Amino acid sequence: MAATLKEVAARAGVSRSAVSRTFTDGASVSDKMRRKVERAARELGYRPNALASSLTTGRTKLIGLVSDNFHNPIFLEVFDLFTRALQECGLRPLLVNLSDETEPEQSVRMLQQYSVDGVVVASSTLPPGFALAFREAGVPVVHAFGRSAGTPPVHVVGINNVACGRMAARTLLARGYTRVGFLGGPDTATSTQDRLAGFLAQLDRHVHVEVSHSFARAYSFDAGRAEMLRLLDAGPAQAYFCGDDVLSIGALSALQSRGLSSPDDIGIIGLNDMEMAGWENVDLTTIRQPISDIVAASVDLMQTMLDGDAGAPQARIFDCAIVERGTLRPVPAHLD
Amino acid sequence: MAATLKEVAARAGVSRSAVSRTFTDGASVSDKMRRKVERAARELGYRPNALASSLTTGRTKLIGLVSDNFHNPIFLEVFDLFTRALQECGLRPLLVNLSDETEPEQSVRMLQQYSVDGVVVASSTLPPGFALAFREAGVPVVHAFGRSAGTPPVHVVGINNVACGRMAARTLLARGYTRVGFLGGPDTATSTQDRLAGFLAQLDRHVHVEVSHSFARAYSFDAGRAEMLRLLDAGPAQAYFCGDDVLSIGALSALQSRGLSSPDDIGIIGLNDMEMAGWENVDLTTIRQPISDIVAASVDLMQTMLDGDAGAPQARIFDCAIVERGTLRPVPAHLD
DNA sequence: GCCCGCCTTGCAACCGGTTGCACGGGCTGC
DNA sequence: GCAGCCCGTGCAACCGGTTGCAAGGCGGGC
Repeated sequence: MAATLKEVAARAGVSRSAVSRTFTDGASVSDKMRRKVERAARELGYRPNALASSLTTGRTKLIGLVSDNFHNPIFLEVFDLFTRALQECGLRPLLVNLSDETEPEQSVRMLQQYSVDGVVVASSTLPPGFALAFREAGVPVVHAFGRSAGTPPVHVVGINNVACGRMAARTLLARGYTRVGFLGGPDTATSTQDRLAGFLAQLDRHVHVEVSHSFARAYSFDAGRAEMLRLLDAGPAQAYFCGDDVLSIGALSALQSRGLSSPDDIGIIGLNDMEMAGWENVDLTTIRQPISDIVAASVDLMQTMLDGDAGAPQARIFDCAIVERGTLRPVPAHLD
Repeated sequence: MAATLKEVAARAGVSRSAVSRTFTDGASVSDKMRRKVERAARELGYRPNALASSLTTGRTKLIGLVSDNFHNPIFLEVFDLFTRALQECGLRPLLVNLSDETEPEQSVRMLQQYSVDGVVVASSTLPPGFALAFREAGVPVVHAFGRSAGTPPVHVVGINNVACGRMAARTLLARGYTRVGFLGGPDTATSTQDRLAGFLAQLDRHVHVEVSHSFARAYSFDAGRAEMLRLLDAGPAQAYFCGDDVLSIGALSALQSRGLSSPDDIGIIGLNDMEMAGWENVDLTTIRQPISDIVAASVDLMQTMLDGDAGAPQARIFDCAIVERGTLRPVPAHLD
C-alpha cells in the first residue's frame, strides 16, 4: 500500500541511499537531487517507515507511558499533559495500563519488545521497585509522582509528600483542631505512607492533640466517600487531612449525605487542587500539587536521558502550597 | 544490550531460522531443538524484537488510540477500558492527543509512519471526516462514540443520539415541564447536534411547550457551570436536558452557587450516568450510555478487521436507558 | 531391503531503511 | 596543465527477524 523507499528511488531514477539521505537531515544531498527525490516522493505519497529506520538507528521515539491510576480524574489531566508534551518533542506515548496488577517484569518485557526509547511511570501507588526494573533492564526511566526520599534509584519527579503531611498538620493545628485524622489512599502507595509519616511527625510534638488515621481502598471518589461514611459511623475526628482531593470530595459527599457540612461539622483539607476543588459549592481547602511542572520536568528529564546524558538518578521535587478556601474553620483569634 | 536472534542461534549452535521458528507458533520445530533454543534464549535473556518482525510480517499489533477529549472524566474510564481491552488482545495502544486541533492528515501520516495495524478514534466531537481519512489511507478504523446516522463511511460504535434527545424530551414532557432547554456541548460535536435534533423533533409536536437551546464551549464541568450561570442570569427554563453528565454536574454546581436547587427550582436530566451521578448528594437523573459495551464492541470490530474480514462499514448502536434519580420533579398525578 | 514421504533444518533472500566506504567529477591553487 | 580537495552519489553490508525452498534424515509400508 504505502510507497517504499525503493519505489521512490526507482521513480526518481536514483539510488536508495539518495532517497534515504533526502529524508534524514544533516545528510549531504545536492539541491537538484533533493528536488528530484521530493517530487517522486510526493507523487507516490511516500512516508518513511519509522519502525524500519529504528532498526538501524536504534531509536524508535516510542515512550512507554505506564500508569495504574485510571480512577482519579487528576490523571486525565496528567495524561493530557504528558501526551502533549511528548508529542511536542516528537515522541509517541505507548500507553500501558497496569490496573490488573501485572508484575513489573511483564511490562518491562513487553516494552522492551517494542524497543521503546524510554519509559515514564506515572503513579504514586506503584512500588519504587517497579520503575527500578526498567532501569535495570537498561531502559531510561522517569518515575513521575514517585517517592522522593534520599538518593532515588531512578529519576524521580514529584513533591515532598512528607513535607505535605507536615504542612497539613500545621494547618490543622493553627485552626485549633485537637482531634484530627488522616484519611489516606491505599496504604501500599508511597504517597500515602509519606503523607501520613509527615502528618504524624508534625503532630508528635503536640501531645494534647488526638490523632487517628485510616485508608481508603483506592484513590477514587467512591473510596473516599465510603471511608468517610465508615468514620462517621465510628465517631469521627474534628478535621481530616485527605490524601488526595478525590478522597476529599468523596468525603464531602459523605458528609452531605449524613446531613453534615464542612467546615461547621467537620473540617477537610485535601491535596492536589483539582479543578473541582475550586467550584463555589465545593470550595475545598487543599494543598496544591504543581502537576504541570511535574509533567514538564519529567519530559525534560527524559529528553536529557535520550540525548545520552546518563547522569546519576536525581529527584526533582516541587514545592506545594496551601490553597485556602472554605472547608476549614478560620484561625481562632487568640492564635492569630 | 538486548540479545538478538543471531546471538541465541550462535549460543545454541543452530541456525537463525531455527531460533525464529521456536518463537513463532505454528512453525515446525522438534522438541529437542526447541529445548536447546529455549535454554540459550533464557541464558541470554532474549526477547524477540516486535518491531523487526513487523517488518516482514507486516503487522505491528500497534493500535492508534486517537482522542481529543481530555476534560471529561468519563474518558478516563474510556481510556481505562480501551487500554485493558486492547492489551488483552495483545494489542498496544499508541495514544494520540488531538487537543491542539491538528489536522487529520498529520495524524494519519504519523500513525502510518509507525505502521499501526488499526486506529480507534474515540471522540464524539471530532468530525466524521476525521475517521474517514484513515480509511482512505487504507488503515482499518473504528470510530467509537461517532455519529450513527444512515450508512456510515467507517465502522461506528455508539448510541443513537437522536433517540436520546427524544427520550430526554419525552421524559421532561411527562413531568409536565412547559419551558425546557437543551444545554449542549460544543455545537460542532456531532453528538451535540444529534441530541439537539432529537430533542427538538420530539418537542415539535407540542406547541404549548417553549423550547430553547444553547451550547457549552466544551464537554467539561467548567463549561457546563459557566453556561448555566449565564442562563440563570438571562432567565432560565424550568428544566434542562444537558448533553452530558459533566455538563449537568457543572450546571448543578451553578444552581447551588446561586442558592437554587434541583429539582425544586430547576430540573436537570443528563446523559452518560457517570459515577458521580449516583452519589447521594448529586443524585442526577440521567440517560445511561453503555460505555463498556461500546468499548468492547469497538475492540471486537477492530479485531475482525485485523483478521481480514473487511466488510462494509457498519454501525453498532447500543440502547440507552433512563436512570431515574432526583433531579426532575415527579410525574404529576393527573399524567400518571 | 528398498522406496516413498514426511518432518526437521539450514540457506538465502527479503522486509524498509541507514551508513561506511570508495569512486568520480568539479573546483581551486599554483 | 596538474595535483589536491571536497562534495555528491552509489554500492553493499547491515539492523533483527521471517519464510520459501530444497536437502537431509528418519520411519513405515510393501
